[in-house]
Amino acid sequence: MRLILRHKSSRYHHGSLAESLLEAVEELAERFGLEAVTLRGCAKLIGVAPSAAFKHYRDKRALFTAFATRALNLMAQRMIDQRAKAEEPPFLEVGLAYVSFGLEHPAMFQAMWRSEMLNPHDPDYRQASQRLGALLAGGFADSVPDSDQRKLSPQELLAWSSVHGLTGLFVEGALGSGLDQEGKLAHARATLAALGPSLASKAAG
Amino acid sequence: MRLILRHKSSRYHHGSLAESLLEAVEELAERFGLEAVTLRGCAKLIGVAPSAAFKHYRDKRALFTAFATRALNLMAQRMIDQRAKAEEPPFLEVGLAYVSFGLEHPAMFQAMWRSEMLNPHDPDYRQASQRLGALLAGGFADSVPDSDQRKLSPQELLAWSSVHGLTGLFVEGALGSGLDQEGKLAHARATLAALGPSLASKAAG
DNA sequence: CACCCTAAGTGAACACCGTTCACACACTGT
DNA sequence: ACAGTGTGTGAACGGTGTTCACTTAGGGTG
Repeated sequence: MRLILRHKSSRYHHGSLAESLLEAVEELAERFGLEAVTLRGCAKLIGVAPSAAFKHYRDKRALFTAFATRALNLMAQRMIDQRAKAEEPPFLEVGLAYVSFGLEHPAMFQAMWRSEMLNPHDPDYRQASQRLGALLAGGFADSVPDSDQRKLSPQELLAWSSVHGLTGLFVEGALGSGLDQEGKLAHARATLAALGPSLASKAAG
Repeated sequence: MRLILRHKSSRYHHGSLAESLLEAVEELAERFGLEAVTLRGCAKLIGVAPSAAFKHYRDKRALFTAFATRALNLMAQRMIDQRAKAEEPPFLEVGLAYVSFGLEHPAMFQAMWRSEMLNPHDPDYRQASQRLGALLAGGFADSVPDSDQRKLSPQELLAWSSVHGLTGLFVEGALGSGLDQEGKLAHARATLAALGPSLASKAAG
């Protein structure tokens, strides 16, 4: 990844610090783990004073919330793209996209849900996280209105829970610590396929 | 919770610092969130110098690993107890115990899986976390040998994933932020009940 | 073009954090 | 009585998030 270092040559003003900080968070999180990401570290990576960050984000939490929101949207986009291919049933396709994104970007996946480091009331964040649930709910992303989460049926909730839990167990290292990524994906496919019988009878909740 | 403060009156030696530190972690985590738990804070709560902690735990990570292990075992015990009541199908009973433990002790639940703050190679921790998966696998806790996790069938994996994911979504605040605990449990019951069809055909994986 | 206003940077300072180290104390066994 | 060992202390280190007074660059207005 290329980090935006400075606007032009070595000027006083950076030009796009807010964006650069997000990239720095991603870079450091993927390389050293989410817990190791530091405001000062991000600033140093970009080549800027630590205090500069506070001109763009109220505090570390705000920066992390923005990062999590970006991660959620990235994942959602990936799920939409994958559904378009539609080589398998929509739910399986979308669910596997969810899992494989988590496997490829574990730090991002952790950041999305690390509520203690986030501002869960942030409207952008809320909307992004709920959209993810909606995407999994039926594979009808475009036709889903901005529905309250309470309207998810038991089957839809089950689908989200399964995919989310499976990804979490992988990312947290509780599962498949001896498997490579392909092995984990194969496991995921088998596991989610087993959900079929439960999703078949899909009366509204 | 009563914290063990000192051995007798105000002696130099504490007597059971290792245990007291675990209790302090629990106290602070449940009150202010896991992220706010600090070695110095624990020490101060007990009334001891910060450096004293290092005589019992190699570092903060070791303390957190011990705390997570204790949480895992507490949860496992609760699942076993709940299964003994057996008013519902074993899986539902055990799964609901998993969820409700997470709802009652969110900080503990987060600590169990916060791999970056844990030592995942710790044998006690590994054993405890795998036992949890085995407990959910079929509701036959006593007859489950110390099986490798790779031997979990797709249905068993699905069961663990669903319960784990549902609990995570609640604890992380992505789900049911407007519901009280009973409401969440009702949702959980409905969701896990929907798993029935998938678990019925339980050929070995 | 000269001016000022403001957004966006700096650097020093603060309190707190995990961790280390030399040291002090008190119990234990001989 | 006394050494030895396990368990506590207190000061110190570098790193962290955050604040604050300050400087600077650049755009809009006269």
